[in-house]
Amino acid sequence: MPKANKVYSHKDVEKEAQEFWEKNQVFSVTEDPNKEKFYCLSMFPYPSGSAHMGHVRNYTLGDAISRFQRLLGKNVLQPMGWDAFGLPAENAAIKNKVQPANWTNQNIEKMRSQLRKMGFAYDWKREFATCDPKYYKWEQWFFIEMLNKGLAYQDEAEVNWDPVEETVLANEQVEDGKGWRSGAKIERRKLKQWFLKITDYAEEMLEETDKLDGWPEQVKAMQKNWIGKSEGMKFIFNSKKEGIPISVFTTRPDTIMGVTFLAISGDHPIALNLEKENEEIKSFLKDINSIKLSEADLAKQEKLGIDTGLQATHPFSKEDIPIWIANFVLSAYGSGALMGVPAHDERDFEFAKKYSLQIKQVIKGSSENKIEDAAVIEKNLLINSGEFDGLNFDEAFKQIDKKAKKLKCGQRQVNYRLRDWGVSRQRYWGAPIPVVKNLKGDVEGAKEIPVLLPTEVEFSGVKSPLSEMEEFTKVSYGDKDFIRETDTFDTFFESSWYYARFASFDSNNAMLDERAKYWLPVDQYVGGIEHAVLHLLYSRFFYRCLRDLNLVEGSEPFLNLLCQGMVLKDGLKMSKSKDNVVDPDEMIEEFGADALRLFVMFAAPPDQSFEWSDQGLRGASRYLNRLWNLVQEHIKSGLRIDLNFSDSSEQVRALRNKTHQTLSKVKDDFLRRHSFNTAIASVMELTNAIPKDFLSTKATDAEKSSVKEAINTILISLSPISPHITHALWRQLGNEEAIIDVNWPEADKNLLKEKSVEIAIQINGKLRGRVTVESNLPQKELETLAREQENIKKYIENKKIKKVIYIDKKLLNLVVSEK
RNA sequence: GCCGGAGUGGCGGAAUUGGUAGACGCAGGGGAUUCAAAAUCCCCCGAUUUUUUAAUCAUGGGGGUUCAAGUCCCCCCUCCGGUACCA
Repeated sequence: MPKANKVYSHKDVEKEAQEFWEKNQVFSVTEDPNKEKFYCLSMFPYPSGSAHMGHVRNYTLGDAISRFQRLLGKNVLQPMGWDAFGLPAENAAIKNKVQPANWTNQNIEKMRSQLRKMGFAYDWKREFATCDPKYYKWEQWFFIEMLNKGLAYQDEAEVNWDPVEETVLANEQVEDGKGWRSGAKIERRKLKQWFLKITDYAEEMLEETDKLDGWPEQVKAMQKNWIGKSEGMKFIFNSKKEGIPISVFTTRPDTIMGVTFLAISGDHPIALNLEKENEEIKSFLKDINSIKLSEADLAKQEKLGIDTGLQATHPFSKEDIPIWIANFVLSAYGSGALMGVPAHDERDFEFAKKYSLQIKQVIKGSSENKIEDAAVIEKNLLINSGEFDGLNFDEAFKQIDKKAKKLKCGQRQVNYRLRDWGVSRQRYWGAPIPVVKNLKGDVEGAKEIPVLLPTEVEFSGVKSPLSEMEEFTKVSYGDKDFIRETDTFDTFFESSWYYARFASFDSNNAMLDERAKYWLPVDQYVGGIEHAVLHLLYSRFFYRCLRDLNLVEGSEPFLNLLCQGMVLKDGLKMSKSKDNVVDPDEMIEEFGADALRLFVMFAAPPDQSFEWSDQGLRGASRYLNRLWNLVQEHIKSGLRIDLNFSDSSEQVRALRNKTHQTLSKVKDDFLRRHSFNTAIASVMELTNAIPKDFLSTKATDAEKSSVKEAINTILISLSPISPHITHALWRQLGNEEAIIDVNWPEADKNLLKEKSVEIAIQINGKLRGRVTVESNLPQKELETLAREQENIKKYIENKKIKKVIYIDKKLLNLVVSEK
């Protein structure tokens, strides 16, 4: 007979459970063709110092899903690693005079111990950090493969240049156009950088986005919008003086006859030519070209332009069209030039108003408004367009395309917003780009990998330490001398394939091996919504490249995606600067990992942001204590080993109803809805539903059995969320098998139905009464019962019942009117 | 600006397919236990009117569809995420 433990000590319970899992290597998995696999992955953390509540939430979600899948009998892989390259290590290095490598490794030690205390079911043997040469060697190999296939190329790209520190700054290191440390005015510079041809996969990824059934709709929408496919036409306008053709893309070819100006970007060849001879333009370009702006800043800034004085010829009308330089024209999108149609585009309208440019209406408006007051955006029939008058959008598109082709001044074109991925970073703490160039400047892939990143460096934040190190930059193959590339990879490079490496974590001979084909794709990916576009899109791109190298099967890396919301305190994101950080360690110390896990899962649905509350955590802890005491009382009442319901009462039947309803709801909430908060609420309801006298030694066998059935359900349901206490209590109940190894008990369908139900009675849709009836009572009899109710009578007296609406087992609505 | 979310009691949230708004928990009030407190247990708990019964109002704001709207449609406000070198 197991002994009852009077007091719940979370420290003892959690230590013992963790030792049990460790000793039995419960979470260490290998490929097993006889079992259904389930690969559950939470986004690995950047080792910034210590784990925060965002991590606790993310990893508890992943762990709960993993453990639930295990209950369903699957071969579950849940790994963990470290996204170890990145900017904060460099910042810390400058501030604290430590090596980025050492700082990173110390953080990893700290965070690993924190995650271990949380009791997450990780297969720790697979752990790796991306700053380990054994890892980045393979992405260097992968890059060279891409280079050989023509998927990597060099081009000029802009950076933020800090002239004082002589370094490139990240966008977040630029504050109001100034360097965050030096305070120097940041300059825009162009550097030759490496790009990956993600645009080659744009169409494929776009098409397959819709097939991602396990992804949230909003993330799919964001991905599609980011790729931004638009169908339209390219037109070529010839500039009169320069003779340089200006190519523009438009999604509204039907407005071609309404073009009253052309706008080119500040770095368009025509603009750069004019800069040399025109002081006014030179000074304008200096203003708009001096700093690199984010898309958001660009969109918010005042629209400015300058007339170049040049004209272009309209390809159809042969009229002269003025050419302007404008600060809102993106050089990176389309061709760096656009056709201005003020009558039918809001931005062009605003620009034309400001600079008093002509507004020419060519699309029929639907309102009375004058074209001088507002642009007509909607599609409609063409006017003032000569031979195209009276055509609708589709017809006009066809005819205009036909004519443009004939005149060789344009054609149909598909354009994507998505740009190729620039992977070069002028930073020290990243994976070296494995490229060398000879003395003539020709570029080729490094012959030996890994190209090791030196870990003992002079690091002050001024200049790139790598380019100062001759032992790094100078390399010779045979008798030929080369210079090494000193840029490193964007850290998204590492995170775009780490999920695959977990399968082949110890492979020394290849990037990935056959094991990757067993484990991939990831069945459930869990992480922050902030990664909805970039990280996930880059990962989808890399997965396709891996597929094309025959390293993985299928096209999508993540079958199901769960994006969790943020953890807030006092309505704000937790951060050191706001001094509202809650340290998980302190919470574990005081309340235990189980209570913390229970609270973060209970406080809000996973995809919403949730508000931290010390009181709420206390409440979770109080519930676990109550559960502990409940089990102790049940044990004292005398355990029934075999369930025996032969002399069941109404009360027993009611508890069993609740138990089986809970089983059914918890499974649905875990699997389909990912609604852990309501799963926990229903388990609490079941706990509350156990009658006090069923815990007495005098209770009948059936009563004790029903309590046992309820407690088993509570413990199994809760075991993915609070695994330690449920492990301990399961043991105390005398079970041989550990709770981690049990199979999920399916609900008994016959016990889901209740004998009686409460029906709402409405008059004209307003609630006027309730009746409790046998659940199989026919509608007619229910109606009779309802009409007899005092409160209902007064609403139907002298009235005509027009309509009766009955929703099975829920509601009866009588629609009445005056006679 | 653009793309994507969110807004429900004092608070976190529930209401799954248009069908009883407020499950579950926190805070609060009352009681039991205690010399006392903590802990624990029991009861109450959206607002207004009402002795009870009941009625009216109420899901960011304004309109609409419907027998019935937190849920669907249109317009607006506020906050949050992303916006290509933070991860």
